[in-house]
Amino acid sequence: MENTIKKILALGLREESLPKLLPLFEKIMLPKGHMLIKAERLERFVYFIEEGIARAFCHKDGKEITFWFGSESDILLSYNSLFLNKPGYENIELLKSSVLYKLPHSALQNLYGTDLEWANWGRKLAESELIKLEEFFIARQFKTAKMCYEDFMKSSPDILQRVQLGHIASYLGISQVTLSRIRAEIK
Amino acid sequence: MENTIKKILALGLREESLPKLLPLFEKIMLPKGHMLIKAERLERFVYFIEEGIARAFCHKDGKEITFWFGSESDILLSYNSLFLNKPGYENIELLKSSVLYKLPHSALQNLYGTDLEWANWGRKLAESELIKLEEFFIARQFKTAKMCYEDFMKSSPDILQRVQLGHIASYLGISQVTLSRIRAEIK
DNA sequence: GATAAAATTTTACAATTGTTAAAAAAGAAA
DNA sequence: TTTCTTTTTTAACAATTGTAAAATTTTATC
Repeated sequence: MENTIKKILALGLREESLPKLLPLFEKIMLPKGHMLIKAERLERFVYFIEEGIARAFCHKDGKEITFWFGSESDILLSYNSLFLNKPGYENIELLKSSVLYKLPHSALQNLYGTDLEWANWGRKLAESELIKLEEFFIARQFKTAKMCYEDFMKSSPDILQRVQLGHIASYLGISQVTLSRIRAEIK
Repeated sequence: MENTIKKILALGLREESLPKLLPLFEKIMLPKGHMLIKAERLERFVYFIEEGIARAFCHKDGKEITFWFGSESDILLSYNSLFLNKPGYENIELLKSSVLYKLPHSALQNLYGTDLEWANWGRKLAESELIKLEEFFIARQFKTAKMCYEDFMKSSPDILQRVQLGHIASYLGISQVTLSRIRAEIK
């Protein structure tokens, strides 16, 4: 569970605190296409991606919008379910067959309520995601579709390789036709 | 300090825990146009807006991008400074003369490191901002400029009234000319 | 109230992007 | 391989949006 532990420690936890959580993990392997999390349902688990790739999407005005990609060392969860205990808008599907570590919300929430170090770990998790999202949001303001794609090529070359282009276009907020045009032009 | 306390309690703090923080607040009044936080500097304070309105902006490719508005009951801070202890990209200016409560980062950080309830308060602060930003981000994917403006009218009518249109156009990621066209059309 | 400064709207034109539909290419299954 | 399905690209056209510059309106200052 190398990638999973790397992720946990990167958020500033001391190694000595790991044993409080690790025994609660369940290792699971799931095939490509599996829907891990579905919208409008209260989800009861978070998943650490040990190996594999996933995307989160929701439905808006009949369209499917991809708003997140995760791969090795990322955590996969429904914000609404974990943070607010209510059903969310998130659908999360595996794009490749994957190895995950599964953890009940209740395990995290118990630690948050009783252990100062884990409460601060949870704080740093949310803070780091917040900064990442804000930077992505700002980076995209006033960019042309071409610039957005070039940024994506630089920041996420691995995802570009592993994910189909329709999902990437959706993630970038552009039509697939526009993405194709840009790719033809860049070559 | 009604609005400030309302904000703190809304994140799930028990009233009995307030005295640990309140004495450390300093009340300040500042005029319109005051730059509270400047980019490329390590900021040492967070501010609770008791009364007034502010915007955060950064510079990107020579352009000024407004990416946040805050008013009564919002907290005003540099994510990079508070979360990562490093200079940020955020500039924050007051758009009206304002009444604020000023708090040193060190006060919050001490509480996070010693008090379970406050550590969880900090976690919830980041989590709630994260959900808000993600929803805003998703809401904007594939929307026309007109839809973005209509959403903004609904969700932030007070800010629309109090902030000049150039800043709102920037926040929505559209040019001011486009915003003017939309407003002419809607009437 | 008069004047200057700042913010907003309008105009004209060019560039980017979306939509629909069809063609081509790539991948999966028999 | 051959066939079927899915994904990606291309084409044609329409709609949206940006840019630059000028005109108008609003706000601030004397």
